[in-house]
Amino acid sequence: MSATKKSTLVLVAERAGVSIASVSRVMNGLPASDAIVERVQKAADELGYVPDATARSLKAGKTQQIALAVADAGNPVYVAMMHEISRVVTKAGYRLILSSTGSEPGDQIDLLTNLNRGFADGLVMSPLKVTDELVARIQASRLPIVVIGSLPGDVEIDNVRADSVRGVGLAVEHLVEQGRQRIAFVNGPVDTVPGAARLGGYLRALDEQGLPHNADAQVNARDFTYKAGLKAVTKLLDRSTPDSIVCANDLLAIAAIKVITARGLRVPEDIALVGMDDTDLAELANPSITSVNLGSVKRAKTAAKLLLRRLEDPDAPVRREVIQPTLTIRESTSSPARPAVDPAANPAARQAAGETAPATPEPTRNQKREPLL
Amino acid sequence: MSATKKSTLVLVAERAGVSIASVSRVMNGLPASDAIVERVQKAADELGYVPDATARSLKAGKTQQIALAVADAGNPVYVAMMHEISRVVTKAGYRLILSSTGSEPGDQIDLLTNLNRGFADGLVMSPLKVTDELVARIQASRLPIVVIGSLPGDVEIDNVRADSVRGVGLAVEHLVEQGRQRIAFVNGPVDTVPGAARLGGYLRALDEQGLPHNADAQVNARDFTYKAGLKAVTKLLDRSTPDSIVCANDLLAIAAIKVITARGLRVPEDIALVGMDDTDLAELANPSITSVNLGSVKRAKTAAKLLLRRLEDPDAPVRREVIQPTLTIRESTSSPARPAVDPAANPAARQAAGETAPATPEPTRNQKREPLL
DNA sequence: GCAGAGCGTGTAAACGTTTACGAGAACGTT
DNA sequence: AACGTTCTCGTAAACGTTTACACGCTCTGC
Repeated sequence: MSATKKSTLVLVAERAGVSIASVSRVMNGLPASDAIVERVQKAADELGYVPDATARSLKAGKTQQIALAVADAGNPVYVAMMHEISRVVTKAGYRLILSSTGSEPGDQIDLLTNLNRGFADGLVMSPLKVTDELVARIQASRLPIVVIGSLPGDVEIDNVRADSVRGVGLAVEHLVEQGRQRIAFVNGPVDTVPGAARLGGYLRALDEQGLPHNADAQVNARDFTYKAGLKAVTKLLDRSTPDSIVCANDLLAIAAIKVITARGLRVPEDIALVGMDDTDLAELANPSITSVNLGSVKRAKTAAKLLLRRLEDPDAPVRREVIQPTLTIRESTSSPARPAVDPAANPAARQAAGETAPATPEPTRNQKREPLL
Repeated sequence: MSATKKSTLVLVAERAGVSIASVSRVMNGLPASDAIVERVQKAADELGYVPDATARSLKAGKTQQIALAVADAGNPVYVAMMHEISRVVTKAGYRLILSSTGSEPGDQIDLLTNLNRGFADGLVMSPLKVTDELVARIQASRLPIVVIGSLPGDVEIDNVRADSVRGVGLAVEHLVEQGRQRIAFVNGPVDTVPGAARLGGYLRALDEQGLPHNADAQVNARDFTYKAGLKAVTKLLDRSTPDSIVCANDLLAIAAIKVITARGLRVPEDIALVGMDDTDLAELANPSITSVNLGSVKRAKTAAKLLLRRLEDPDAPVRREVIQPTLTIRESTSSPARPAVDPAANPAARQAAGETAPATPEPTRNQKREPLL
């Protein structure tokens, strides 16, 4: 630890024989005579001077930092979103602060008061549960906040969400096209935003396909994890015999594969499987999992850009974006004969966007309409 | 965006009719008369005052922020480490800044100069490749840095590493105990720190077990990813017929499962499989993967604690820790009859620590000895 | 030769805290 | 009643920048 003493503007100014203002100007590329520039450069180099970020922040009133709050940090979909946000904000010259909060709204509210300390210029958050108080606190925040995920009603908060209802619709339609009729649903907790939305989508899709609701074919895992998925799928198969399952995320789908194969059944021959989120896991699983791509990366990118936009224009109109889902078809719903695995080209994995017949009365293309749930 | 104007010490002081020093004292719980405390509390509450983090940082010379630099952000093992570090430093009152750098030493060096701007109080980094210049820059840094991963020779840098050599040894020993003789090795790039160490461990383990080296049984993936793994394993199986494979991480092992089953072979009956890192993926895979636990979470935790320790005592002696590996045995090396999957208790997954007969001449318990590679 | 413009540079204030210091009040001791 | 001690509180300086302002110089144009 050869701690070379920290050098400041003053030290550089003394060594160069100029004022601190001149040093500052040179460091920031503001106009200065060649003679001064040269002397300051030299002195700064010799001292290894780099301007202090904290002092700069205090003066400027900007930290060049953005905070990211995710509730369920174990879920790969949030990891992917985090990376994307990191990419976008880094490119714009911001640092990313990771604030993994608990899943309860209280934790997020704590974070919001903390935010007022001004350690970041803005916040991207993806709350699992949304309460009125949380919404109120977000609106009352002095700093710009972008929310990933659905918000109730018409609150004026920059926000970008997935169309989960349509997403589950894509999954069910696809299964029906494959000739499946007894379509079960493994959900996470329904008191979460995604849980509620996905349940709504499932019921609506059944209606649209003219399929009956069957309480035995629905089960809610305690949370969106693999472990909870094992329990839930076991329970499901103990009480019903579906020919296919839609899982509310890829972790649950992987758990389903595990339970199904352990019972000597085959995927997709005996039970076809669709996951959601289209994370890396869906590709890695064996068999690979057909998954609803809810545009997580795109949502993350959009959210980051919305925040950057608001940072440079605080008075911009509130934007509320909806990202349309697509379906990535893989082995878990493909024809019985599994294709040989060739790393160069996996013919089973392709993007099937809104190609399937639209089942909703109104087209889902209008990104500006109100949240469906 | 109901931007309540930002309130400062001065405003609170005016409203309370006291000096700013008194406000500061009350906010920090320093001794003050009851009357003053009450008036300040009231004024602060009414104004919704929270002290500004930036100003505080400038005055204190501490940001209460710690930076984390990981090269390979896609690898689940780094995600797990990140979460652990986040946990530890958050509990200690620090915020975590995520700096995903590229894998090249140049990127990390950029980060180091940036660090000198003082946006964080310290850094935890896990470089994939280590050059002399990088080491020099780390040593010259004004801020404390803890390195996760092996460093050359005896450089005086706080550091915590895994004993990869022993780790691969555990894997090979286990396979031999299961009666496997033709043990192949799927590695990542050997010009990386972990790649080099794991190759060394493999060769050494073969020697210790009296098994022949066989160039056809070794293959290096282009990087430590699933995709590269598919290619590498395909190549391996095209030119040799191992009865077991050690994979340098879990992603490569999952790729191996895919390729093996696609060829109509079974895991573990035809080819047994051992992964490394013991990430969630090993548990999720089907069959689940026996994996060498290189103590990633413990390494992360130790690194974070080392940094916190140095932050409070800059003159503490340099510490260089080695975390001992363990082996988590799962289905991919278990007896042919796969156990039924019961979420409540998975009998195949258990921790097998150093229980296997030690094969190294010297016991591996001494954590202070020089790096093996 | 001088007013005005234009440029380069320095002085000093400001960002919002923390804290050393000193002034005064309150209290106890002789 | 005088003195020392302790306690409370306010004044002001400091952290390392950026930048408004003013000053002095050179240059142009009459």
